[in-house]
Amino acid sequence: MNHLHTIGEAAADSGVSAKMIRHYEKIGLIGAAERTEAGYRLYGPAEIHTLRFIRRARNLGFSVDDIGELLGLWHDEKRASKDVREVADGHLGALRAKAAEIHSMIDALEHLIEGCTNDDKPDCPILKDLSDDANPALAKEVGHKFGYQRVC
Amino acid sequence: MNHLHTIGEAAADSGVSAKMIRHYEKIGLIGAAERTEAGYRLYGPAEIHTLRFIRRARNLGFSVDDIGELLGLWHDEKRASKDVREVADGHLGALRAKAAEIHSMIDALEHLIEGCTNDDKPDCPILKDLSDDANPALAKEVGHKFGYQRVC
DNA sequence: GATAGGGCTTCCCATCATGGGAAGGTCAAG
DNA sequence: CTTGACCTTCCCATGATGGGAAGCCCTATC
Repeated sequence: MNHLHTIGEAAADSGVSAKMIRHYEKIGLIGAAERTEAGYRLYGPAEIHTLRFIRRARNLGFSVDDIGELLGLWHDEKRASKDVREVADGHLGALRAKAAEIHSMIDALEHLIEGCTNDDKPDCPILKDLSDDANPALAKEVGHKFGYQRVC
Repeated sequence: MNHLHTIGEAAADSGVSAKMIRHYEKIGLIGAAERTEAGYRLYGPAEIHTLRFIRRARNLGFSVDDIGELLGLWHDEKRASKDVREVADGHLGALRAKAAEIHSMIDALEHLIEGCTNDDKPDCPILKDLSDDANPALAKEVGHKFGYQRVC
């Protein structure tokens, strides 16, 4: 009666892979699914709606931790919009920082590439600069710390 | 006579952590270091120069695989600069793709945040859009695939 | 009714670069 | 001779995701 779906159907309907659905359940991002007698997971419309929410948030680059917070706020009738805003702002700041980092790499790399003759001769400013201990352009701390895949 | 350094000194001199120096040796990015009778690794100027090369390339976001290629070319007197250029261009393309991806996330997120009143009321367009199955803006495939930490 | 196949289950492993920490050996200074 | 700083190796964690194996379940076909 109440259209329940297997994990494969839920995956197809939500855009979240079956593998990730199980993973999200294991880490507690979503609750344990109902099961058939044989142990198959079952998903109703509400669960699939949640999975879609998760996929969209992931598309925006939110970490699973952030998404946990967003889901909590989503289900909280008494939430304050500023709490949602705070999560979003935090992530936006991280995205901007990462963009800045990548652009500084792009700029430096473009600069290196510029002088390369791109032929059969061995002389190459790219290698020269990479091996130049006195080169200040590449000495700066680019701080490749944060991010992992949260941003991808 | 020939100023050999322990791994800690090599780390301080090159900016590559001792942990990562051992790791690079294990995966074959650099050769096995000379050892004292007690088993301590020893590094001379040439090795430290290589470590600095590696650190600079990592600062530009090159993957360890790419750096392996660059090191090979660096030590190859008969290299063609176009081979170096190819590695650099490939990485530059990846950086640009990632920048584009992040900017599309930033744009979408800024758009969501825009309408948020940022107060104590529960109404929030961020959650509304994330939960809206019909929202096309967040449905697009953002392809968060490539990258891992290579770019960070 | 038996069998083939596709989907489901759990469990382990890999990615990629990096660090934390434990258990134990070495060395120089006090 | 002890202390503390350094070195060694080995294992584990991160973060999101997927691959693959071994085995169970269900349905359709012969």
